[in-house]
Amino acid sequence: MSGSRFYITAAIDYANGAPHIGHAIEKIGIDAMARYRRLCGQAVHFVLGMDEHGLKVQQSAEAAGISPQQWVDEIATRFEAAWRRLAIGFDDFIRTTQPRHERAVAEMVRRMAAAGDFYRGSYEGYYCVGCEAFKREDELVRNERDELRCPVHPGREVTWTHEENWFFRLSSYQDRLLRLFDEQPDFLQPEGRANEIRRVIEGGLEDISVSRARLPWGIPWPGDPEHTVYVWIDALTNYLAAAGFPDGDHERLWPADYHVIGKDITRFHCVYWPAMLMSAGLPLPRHVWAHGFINFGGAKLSKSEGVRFELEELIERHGPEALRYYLLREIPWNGDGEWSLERFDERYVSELANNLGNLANRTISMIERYRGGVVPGRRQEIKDQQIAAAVLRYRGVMDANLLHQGIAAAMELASYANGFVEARAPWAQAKDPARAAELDDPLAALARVVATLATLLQPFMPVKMAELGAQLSLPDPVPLDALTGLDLAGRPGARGPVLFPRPEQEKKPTK
RNA sequence: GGCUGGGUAGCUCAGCUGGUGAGAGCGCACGACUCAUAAUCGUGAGGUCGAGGGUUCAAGUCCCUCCCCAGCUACCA
Repeated sequence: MSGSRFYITAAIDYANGAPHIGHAIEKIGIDAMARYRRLCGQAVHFVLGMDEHGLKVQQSAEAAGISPQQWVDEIATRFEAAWRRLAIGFDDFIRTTQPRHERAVAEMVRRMAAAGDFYRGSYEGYYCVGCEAFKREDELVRNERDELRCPVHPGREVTWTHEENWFFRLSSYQDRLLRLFDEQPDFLQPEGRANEIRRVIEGGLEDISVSRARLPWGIPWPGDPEHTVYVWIDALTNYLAAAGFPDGDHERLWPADYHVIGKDITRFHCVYWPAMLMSAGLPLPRHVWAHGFINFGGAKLSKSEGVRFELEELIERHGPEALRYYLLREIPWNGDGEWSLERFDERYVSELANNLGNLANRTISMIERYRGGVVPGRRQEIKDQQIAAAVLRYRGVMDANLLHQGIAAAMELASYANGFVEARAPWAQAKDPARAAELDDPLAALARVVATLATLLQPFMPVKMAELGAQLSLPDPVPLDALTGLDLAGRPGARGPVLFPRPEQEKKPTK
């Protein structure tokens, strides 16, 4: 494992609005996965980006009175700024309007064509003349006269229209896809999702249309400039493009170790995408991880609610890292979870301020007070078993990408340490000259716990944990393997600003 | 309609192939302590485990029916 490459991707976000909490939790989770792998010594390459073609982008740009390119440039800037604000440590930011991506898409189309997997077919559907585009029925509304209309152009007629375009022989990949799920049961995780997709495949696959004739904001179809590449081949190919495809050195990164996506798009990543790659003769990603969603008041967080929770407001509430912590603590990474401001506040105070922050503070304070700000050496391996057990548990669940359980394992160690302080009562030992010498052991043990916590929680709160480590003169970050024999004796220990200050009492949830 | 996952203490949730008197964290109450961010530690608080029926010596834990909630139901990314 150690030293090996680890290519992990986020789903690229559609450039049609501002980044919100739903976008954020995905990037935060992937960042935690990436940082954990780095702590394990792997050479991580983490890519995220934007999906910038398509009708909606074109329309949004028109509505704003700017060109599509200007529009996506602005959106991309906002997303990237949000990710930096949240300390997302991505290595690359790919955009589907970049030349490197267009090149990759063109090559994908050429390869799939060479495989004989495209044919001219007829796509039909509702067509809005105003939009000059096909619409799904659920995108349309009915007017007073019960006529179907596009919400953007209620005055224009919507007609059932045929269009000749390119089709991909997805149906011919059914057997190969089933074999994929047979031979690689962990291709799609968590497990339950794989069963869902398997049933979809077993139910039979239809060919999909992969080009559009009248949608100008897209990548031209190689050899048929009347068409643009439709979303599937365009968007999904970003993972290859970011690896450098079609240049030879893309094999340095590809295949990806993990595509992390929302559970709603597993079909595209676990049916369309593998089939496309098979067609193009390329290796498949090793794993796809489908995370869940945020619920609010028992229901999926809708877009309007997502916007209601203005990302910047949430960040300012307790700081960016507290938001990272709360989201990954509360929402299981392998499922859905309930979100609320009240819980955010509760967890911030009880877990970050009281349990973790106070433990760090009291520990280093005692080192300052009783040992002149120098971590003492230990005479025996006090508490090493508990630390080792916590690290082991942590690694076990983190290897399985159960981020919420990783946090839980760390916080249990913090709780344990707080109990340990009470049990040893260092202040009593300090007052008793006969016992003062014994003080080294608990103080050294506590320092090791704090150092361990700074590492275990680093994937979740990289900046705060670096600050914490610095209070014990530790490098940032301490790799997991270095934790075992870590000797802190002689290191200066000095308190810094309170890591997670308690909010003022009057700060009530703005529900 | 079909499919999937749920309905367990005020809140968020654990409870694998059925079996010690039903759990954790938070919140709450009381007590202890003082190194610390009025933090921490201990104790307690008694929830018909959605409803009804069934299988079994024994069922949140299996079967049936019903009620309720959420999500999905393929060219929207």
